[in-house]
Amino acid sequence: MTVHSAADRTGSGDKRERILFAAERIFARHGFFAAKVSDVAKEAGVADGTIYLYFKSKDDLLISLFERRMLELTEALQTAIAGKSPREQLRAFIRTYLQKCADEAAATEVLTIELRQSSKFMKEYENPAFADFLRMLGGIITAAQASGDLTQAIPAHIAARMIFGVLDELALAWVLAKQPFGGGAAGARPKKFDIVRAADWVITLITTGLEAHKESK
Amino acid sequence: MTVHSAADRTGSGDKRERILFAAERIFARHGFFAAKVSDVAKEAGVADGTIYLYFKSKDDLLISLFERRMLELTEALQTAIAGKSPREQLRAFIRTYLQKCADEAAATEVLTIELRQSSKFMKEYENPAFADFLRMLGGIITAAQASGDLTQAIPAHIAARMIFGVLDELALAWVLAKQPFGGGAAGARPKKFDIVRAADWVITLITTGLEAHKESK
Amino acid sequence: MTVHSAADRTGSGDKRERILFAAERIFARHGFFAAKVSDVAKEAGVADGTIYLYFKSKDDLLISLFERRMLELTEALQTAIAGKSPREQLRAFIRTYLQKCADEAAATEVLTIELRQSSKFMKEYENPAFADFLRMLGGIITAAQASGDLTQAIPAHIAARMIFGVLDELALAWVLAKQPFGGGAAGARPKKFDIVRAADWVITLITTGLEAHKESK
Amino acid sequence: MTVHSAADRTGSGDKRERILFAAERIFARHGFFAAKVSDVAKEAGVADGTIYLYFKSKDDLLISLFERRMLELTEALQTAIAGKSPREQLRAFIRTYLQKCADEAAATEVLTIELRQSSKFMKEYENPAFADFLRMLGGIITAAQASGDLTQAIPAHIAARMIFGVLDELALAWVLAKQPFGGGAAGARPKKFDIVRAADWVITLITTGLEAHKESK
DNA sequence: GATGAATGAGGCTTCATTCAT
DNA sequence: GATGAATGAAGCCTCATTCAT
Repeated sequence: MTVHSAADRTGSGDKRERILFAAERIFARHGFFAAKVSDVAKEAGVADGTIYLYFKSKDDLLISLFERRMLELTEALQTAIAGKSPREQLRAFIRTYLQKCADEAAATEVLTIELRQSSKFMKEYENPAFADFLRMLGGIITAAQASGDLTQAIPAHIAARMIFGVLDELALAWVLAKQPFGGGAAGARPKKFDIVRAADWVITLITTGLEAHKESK
Repeated sequence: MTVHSAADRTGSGDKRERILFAAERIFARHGFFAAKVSDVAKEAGVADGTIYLYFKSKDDLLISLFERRMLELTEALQTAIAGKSPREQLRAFIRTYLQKCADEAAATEVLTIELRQSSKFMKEYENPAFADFLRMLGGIITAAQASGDLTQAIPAHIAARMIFGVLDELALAWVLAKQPFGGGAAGARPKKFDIVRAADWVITLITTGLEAHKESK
Repeated sequence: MTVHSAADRTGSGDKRERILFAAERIFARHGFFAAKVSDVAKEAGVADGTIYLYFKSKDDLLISLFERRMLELTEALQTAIAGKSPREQLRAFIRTYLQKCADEAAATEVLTIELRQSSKFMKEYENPAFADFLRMLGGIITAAQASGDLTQAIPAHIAARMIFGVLDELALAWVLAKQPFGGGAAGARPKKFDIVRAADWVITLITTGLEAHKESK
Repeated sequence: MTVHSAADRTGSGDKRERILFAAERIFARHGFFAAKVSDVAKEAGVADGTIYLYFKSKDDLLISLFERRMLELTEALQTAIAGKSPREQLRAFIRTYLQKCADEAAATEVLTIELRQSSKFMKEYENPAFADFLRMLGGIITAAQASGDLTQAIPAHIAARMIFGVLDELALAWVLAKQPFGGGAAGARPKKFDIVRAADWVITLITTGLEAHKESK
């Protein structure tokens, strides 16, 4: 029977989810190309062939992972910005984004590192979920520019890209947490900085820039 | 080891360079993992085995490429900022970085996309050249903070990361140039924006932020 | 064992038949090795596992198909030759054989093409139904030789083989109907010739040979 | 260097030939589908990957084998019929064909059994070598019909098919040599009949048919 | 009996690397 | 140094078969 009660759905969806998150952990651990499908299967506790009941190919696994996480992220961001002024939306966007990164380290690692793979994923693959994400951020900026809160000196879609760059890079640095930051001796691996607190720094940069404002307020 | 004395540079150094730039083009075209060593050999006009006279492995080829380009970049940046005030150094840094990206599209593509590959390159590989790069940027910011030009609200090494994020993301967007930005019709692929002109936008963001300054000017 | 009593034939015998003929169509369409058991199941309108309630294996499906069709053929041939003289039996045999081929294209395709697969089917599998078939033809020839109608210059079992070769090859040519025969332009695919009419040609070949008989008639 | 002296050519061609004939033996032994590429490699004394330096795929190996043998056969036939009358050409054709089968048992097994595989080889693959073969035989018959030696009651291309059917079936029977012919007890495996001697039987069938000629000569 | 999700063994093929010339 | 034919390890994926429901 292919009829599933609500109870079954967790059972079946469960396996797909289990594979997806197993893949996320394995891809984060070894990198997409070095990861073996059979490792994902082992991590998920299923047979190798089972993966192909739920995903077309190893590539499809990565893309599905990406879309699944982007959807989750987009929903969280939508919720976070609902009913706010453009200014507040921008702050909420930044805070929520970094909070999600902090909550899901493996996902962050896969999204920030693996998905830059050019072939198949950034070039061939159209990546509509990411386009939506950028459009959402661009929309906030456009609204803020229209309301006079943000300068129009920078095109909204470029500004969106720049903000994403800041967030993405911080997420990457946080996830790897082994680059010698200025603070420590060369080669030392500083403790991970508090990425949620970093949200305030991003907001500062985005809104008032780095220039010292001796005279202001 | 792939260390070569100055003497090598005359005859075989030439071949080494040829292989390196052939690899850059091939990696940019197909992506590092999809690229075949034999394709690099064909592009360079040498036999497959010859590559292994100059490089330990395919990985070594990518790392060498990275180090070669980072060295070039660092030198260009050093030259650009020499003898300037911290404020001006920051501007010069941004302009020079984006100018180099514009000059060398294949190199930019490899550096921004391929080098995020976690395994071997961001995790296992220590990446001293990139650390130097960040340290250089961090040093400029620290100096600017010390001179009172920049706010101390953000740790210098974090600020360096954020600025790098902006630059890196713009370089990536420019290199791919196929994401539908908000400005055009859905699905349209806007012409590449002028990345050199984008330097001014980055400088605006970095120095005064996005906030509208109604009273200024 | 796939032996079923008469009782089975009412309900499940139906399903067995449905699977068998679905297999015939699928094997004819894709070839035995390329055909998937699940495709046979889909064509038959049953679940994959159901096939294994009626057949031991995919191989068993092909063998059952073969035996089923050979039995049918043998019965038709027996009926056709009953009560005739050896001479007439030979003609009836040839006509009936080709008529059956024309009636059941998918069966013909499977029998002529797939069953030559050596492993399992012509080597390992004893193939008693085919042996019976040849024995029947050989018996007709032996009788005709004994009655003085046919020459004894050729051993009966060899003659039987040769006649089968003629019939089998015509059936194959008819089923494929895409070999460029001498008659048409090179590369042209002639329409299927009338295989039933071909029976007369076979009878001519078998009885009087190809040699021109200037004095006869 | 890719320059090969005449001596080298045997060295290089040698390996291709070695693989080809190893494949022939392995395919004859296990059947094409059951045969593993690695078994062919082992039989040829090369590494698995080496096969792919000379052949595109496992399928290509079978097709190459087929074309190689058909070319050889066609050349032998051309030589055998050169300068003869149509009547004699037909006899020479039959004798040469069966002689070649006797000389190369493995080749005969692969050609008669494996090549009937529908998918890829009789349906998708155009099979020009076989078409040439049939055209050659058809040409002989047409000439013999024109000279009045053979009856025109049967279209030449159909007659060619029928003769090929006789030859092919005898070759198959000889190669398998396990079908219980009428002569022995059921299940017994008679010694292989002399296939070269069978040529006379074929000639008898083809020219004068099976009918007893009491009054003739 | 019927189902079809799950299994997992196994093979074709690729490609980084080697080494005899 | 340069070559490129040869190597062979390794992985993605398929699909016949099983078995819990």
